[in-house]
Amino acid sequence: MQLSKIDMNLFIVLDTIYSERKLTKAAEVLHITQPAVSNALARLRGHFNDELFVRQSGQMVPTPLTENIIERVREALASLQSSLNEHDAFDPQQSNRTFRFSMNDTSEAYVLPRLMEVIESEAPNINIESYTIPRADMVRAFSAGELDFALDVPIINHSDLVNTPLTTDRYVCVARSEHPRIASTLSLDQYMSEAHIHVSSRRKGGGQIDAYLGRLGLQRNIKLRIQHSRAARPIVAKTDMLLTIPESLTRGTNLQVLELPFAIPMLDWHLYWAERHESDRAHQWMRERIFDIFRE
DNA sequence: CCTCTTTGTTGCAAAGTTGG
DNA sequence: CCAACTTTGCAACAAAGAGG
Repeated sequence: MQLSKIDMNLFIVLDTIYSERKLTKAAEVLHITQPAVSNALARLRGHFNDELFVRQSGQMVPTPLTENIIERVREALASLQSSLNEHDAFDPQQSNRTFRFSMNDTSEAYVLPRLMEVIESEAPNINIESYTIPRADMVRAFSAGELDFALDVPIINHSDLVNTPLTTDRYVCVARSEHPRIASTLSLDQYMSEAHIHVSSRRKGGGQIDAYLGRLGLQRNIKLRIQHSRAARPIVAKTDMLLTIPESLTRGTNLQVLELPFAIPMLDWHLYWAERHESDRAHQWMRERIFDIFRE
């Protein structure tokens, strides 16, 4: 049986008869005449090839088949109803939605403490899931509905995705304060002769820095490749290795923060979401909360 | 592309049927 | 016998097809 072959209103009638147990009462609730309900029931009986309700001591009692399907029918109706409400309102106090984010460790560390604080007070039943989705898989994940938001640099271009800038950061280099060869300034020669830590969630491939140096015909010595920038800082503190990271990540450390000896474009962080969620009130609410965090 | 016809669906009122 | 459900016939309507 194809869904297109059945009048969806019949499911509403089924649900109402189930609730009221009387066709006359169901008709009143539905604002149609009793024969219309009877007719609808007849059509439902045809579709399901089952009596669905049998008369028993003045009541229309559901058959086992009706009992088997009623819960799914009601869930489906509720789901359809909520899709209609999508444009109407979103009550953060009531919502029990789950929002899924793709973030790296840096954005998690920056966004989640502030976001969860807001959620705890304004939207107690909302859940958050965060995991890193590779860029190559991002568009697919959005269109499959596996993802609500992603935080990334403006590198993904697709007509199904919307993105907006959140913040701008600049790269700096950090070294330990007792570094034997570096103090307060950094020359290109020094930068190129020291060993580096490269942070990337990928297994291989350079970052923005390496791409830029490559254009100058240079290649730095990457001695350590790790996934998380927060893990890199203690390593810098104990070794002579250099680490090139966004300036915002250097706060609260007692490392030397050095200007890079070359000009490199600013690091822009963007928030991505699927075009079809543009007018979703829940999404709009969440976007505003994230924008708030970056306005601070 | 427009108009007319055909066909099928829906809901109504009224009449018929059924169970207690 | 009454209340409640079912059936019947009708009118309105929409969609699809036919014809100019």
